[in-house]
Amino acid sequence: MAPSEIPTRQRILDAALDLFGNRGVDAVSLDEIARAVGVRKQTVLYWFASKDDLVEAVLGEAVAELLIVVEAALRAAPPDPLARLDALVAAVFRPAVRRPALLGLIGEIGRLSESHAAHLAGLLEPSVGRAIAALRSEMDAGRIRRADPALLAALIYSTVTGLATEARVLGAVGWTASPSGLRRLRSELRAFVRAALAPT
Amino acid sequence: MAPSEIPTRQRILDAALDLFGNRGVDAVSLDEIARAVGVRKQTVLYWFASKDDLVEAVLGEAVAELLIVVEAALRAAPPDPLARLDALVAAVFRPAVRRPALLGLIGEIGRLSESHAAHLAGLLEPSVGRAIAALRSEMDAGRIRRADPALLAALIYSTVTGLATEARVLGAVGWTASPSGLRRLRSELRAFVRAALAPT
DNA sequence: GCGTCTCTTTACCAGTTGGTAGACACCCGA
DNA sequence: TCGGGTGTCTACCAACTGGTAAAGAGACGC
Repeated sequence: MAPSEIPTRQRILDAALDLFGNRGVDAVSLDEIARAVGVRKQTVLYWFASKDDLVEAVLGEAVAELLIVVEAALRAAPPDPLARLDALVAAVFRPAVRRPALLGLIGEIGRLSESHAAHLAGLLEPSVGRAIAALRSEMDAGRIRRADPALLAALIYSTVTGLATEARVLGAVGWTASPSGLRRLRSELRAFVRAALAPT
Repeated sequence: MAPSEIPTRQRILDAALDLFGNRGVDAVSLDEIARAVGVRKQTVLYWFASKDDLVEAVLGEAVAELLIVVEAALRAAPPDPLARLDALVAAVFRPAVRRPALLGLIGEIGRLSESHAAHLAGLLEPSVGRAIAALRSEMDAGRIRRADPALLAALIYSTVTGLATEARVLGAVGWTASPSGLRRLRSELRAFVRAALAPT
């Protein structure tokens, strides 16, 4: 552990998150993760009893990390619903750019085993429930367009994360990841979501 | 070839599309594809010189299939831009429901090798270019909200396919895949995209 | 000095992977 | 009747997979 101050376990989690998120869980071997950390495969298996355990831990960390960022941004945001939406977009956007693997991994969830998916659903459930309740009350107050609040939440989610993760798609329409490109993308995303929710 | 009228090569492509789309390219072995077709792995390798070749062929077919459906729907749609959008949503939605692997595979593109991604970008380019041009001219005519047409196209894309593919996300908000659930989902998706594009 | 606890290692293993080599069966035109 | 395709097969292979067993290495209190 001497060469670095970060403990091995954490370094394994970090490396695994990047590799899993970028290339998919099944495409990454324990050997590869170990190599990235600078350690032998058996050290990985010392900290995580199996690859499955590692996947679960990585997913839990990724979700927790994202939830913390988002919840903090929402707590700091003004009460106006559209402004809160802007805050949400910005909060998801920052990690998406700085660490694309994080959202990539969230996107992986769909093809994981039932038990992993259920575990994650449990982690997400409180936040999702709160978001849906907030959307519903804003609808009742006439501040956003009336719609099915649960499906609306899913739509916002898929728009924001889908765009943030699929940089390839953006490349296909001539977008580049320069700082100005990022600003442009974020402002378009804001305008899009705002318009989609504005009361009729 | 006797037992079935569909030639082996096509049956391999079909099976591979389903498996790749549902579980990811790296997670599916040639043996598994062969088993699904009812043939030995070496027969797969007879028709496609390598797994990479097979991946390329499957992706090409998936993209072509989707483009045909979408282009046909758009040709049949009325000139009104929002109505055309409805047609687009419906066109993407149908295969997404009937054959979820198809869109799943498209979502896989992001993690493929550069050469595959470039190949697909080439296939998609004409349609994307046309879509962007159409959006721009509708903006000029004041029939949809003014925005960066290329990024707007990417946003629409990520909203529609993201939602259609991530059934797991929908499960997390209490949605179920019943016929009535599907109708509800499609109409919410329509309303969302319509609102996001409506002129201010 | 001695055991013990934590961490990382080397040495294996059985199963699976993508891929090669070559044989076998069948059909069809000469 | 024969020869050459065409398509599928059996038999292999080296490399890699996740995982087990057990042996150090170093720090710590005694």
